[in-house]
Amino acid sequence: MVRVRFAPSPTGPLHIGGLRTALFNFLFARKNNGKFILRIEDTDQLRYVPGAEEYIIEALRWVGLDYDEGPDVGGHYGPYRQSERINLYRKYAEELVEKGWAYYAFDTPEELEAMRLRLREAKSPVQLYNHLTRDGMKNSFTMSQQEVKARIEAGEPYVIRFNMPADRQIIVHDIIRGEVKVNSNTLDDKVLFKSDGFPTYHLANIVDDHLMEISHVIRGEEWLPSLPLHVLLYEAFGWEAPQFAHLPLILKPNGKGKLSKRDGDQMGFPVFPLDWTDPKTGEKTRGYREWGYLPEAVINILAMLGWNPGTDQEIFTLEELIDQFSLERVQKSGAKFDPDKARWFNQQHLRRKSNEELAKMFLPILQSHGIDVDMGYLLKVIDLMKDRVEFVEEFWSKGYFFFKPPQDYDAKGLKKAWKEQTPQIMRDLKDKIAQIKNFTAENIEKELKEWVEEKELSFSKVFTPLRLLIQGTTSGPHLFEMLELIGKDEIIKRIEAGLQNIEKKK
RNA sequence: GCCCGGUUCGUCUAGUGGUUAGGACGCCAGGUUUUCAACCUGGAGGUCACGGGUUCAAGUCCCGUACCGGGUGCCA
Repeated sequence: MVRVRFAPSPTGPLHIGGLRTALFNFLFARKNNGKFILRIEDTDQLRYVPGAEEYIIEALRWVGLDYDEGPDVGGHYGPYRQSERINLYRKYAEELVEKGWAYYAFDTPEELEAMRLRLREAKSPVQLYNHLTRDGMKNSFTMSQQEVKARIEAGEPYVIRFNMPADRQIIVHDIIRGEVKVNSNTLDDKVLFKSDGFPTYHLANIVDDHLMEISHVIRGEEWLPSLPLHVLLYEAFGWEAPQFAHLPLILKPNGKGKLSKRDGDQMGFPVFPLDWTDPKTGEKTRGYREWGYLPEAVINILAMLGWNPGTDQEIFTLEELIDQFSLERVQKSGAKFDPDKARWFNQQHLRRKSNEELAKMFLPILQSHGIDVDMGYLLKVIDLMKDRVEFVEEFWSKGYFFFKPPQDYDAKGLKKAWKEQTPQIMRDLKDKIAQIKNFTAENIEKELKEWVEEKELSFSKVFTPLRLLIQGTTSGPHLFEMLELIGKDEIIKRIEAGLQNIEKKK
């Protein structure tokens, strides 16, 4: 039985890198008829951010990554918040102490810092709390059992550290990267259990993965360095380890490093799935959803960052991804995020939506501008504009003139298309339009083109200024379809008003 | 510093010993259009990080170097 989990820490809004990790877990689970579990890893009281868990849940729901077990949906392996499992971990830490795989330590943060400083200044190649240095510290190795016991009973703060064996060649297997070899001498005696009574990630993670019968651990590459420790922990407990897969990181578009919040703000693309307001600073960050991205597009963008099907197909639905996904085809190297391609993905998914669906999404935007419109009319507008937008919002910014007269006339367009004789041509054209009886796109086109030819004018000399008067800019949807839709009376009104406005300006 | 990982057009990538190194985004040009977008056609863009091997043959296998990234916390 395949059981995978997404185990975020509620220390802030979910980052798209985290969302991709969730996606790959989800796809792997669904592909293999397994279970996808959400587990909240809130063992760090200091970094806990209120609202972060709700944010994570809402984000997963928005993109459609439904989990089978989790804090808000329950399941047989709960609870799914580590803070609610808190009394469970100490026992396991102590079990390791009994087995000799862990020990108590009483060093203060200052003492630890002093040790690191000392090693660094001595230019020691290995600067770790390990078998070489622990003899100089305050722990079970340097104190009698009685003293250890006495200190604990006296309520002195202590931690439980892993007893990292010396000089062991650890070979771990990663589904994506193959074999990774590490010598235990380069590893340290990690803290497993903190003095505040909480486990560290390493302990809680292994205990919970085991208790929840996780079969595959799919997580970000930042965890690869701690994989040997985790494998050793499974060995220490005598448990069978799950299989591991470490996903490549999502990197900044230009420059170097992991994608961060700043990048999005500076380069004009979101880094978070949803809007987020920092509860402490009040700082707001925009999300994909509010930016106008479709959840389908976000999924598609993330899926193609580090994975590919081995075919030329690039546009996928969630179902198609489930069908074709495999961990073996996940890339080893980090992928730079490409904002341009992200927009393209959104455009592609937008075009695959029906006019009705798009109308439904556009309606609230229209309402926010105080526009109340007939659905039949709306659907026609969408049909005309669909190939010209990348985001739903652009139905308004690029097509608001379908709903109200232009507010302004594009200066560049005027300069280029508005000539000496243009006002007269437009007046004549208005009269011509007024005479058209059968006001359909086809007929308008026929009659106006004939008229232009009779008058020995050029199309561009007539139609570009006309477009300017009707919509305020020189580029846009099919002119005659647009004229039909907006309607004869309104067209004539706009020509008259436009002539006045433009001449007034001059 | 030490440890781990990575390195194919600007970007995402195909490629598992023998191909003119393929596709997509972006960019440019032409076609179509009153215009823009969409669409169609074409183009530029890669000494497969570099240096050594192995081999009849290497982007593909091995070693080294460089660069990039990650880790190195009583954070996850």
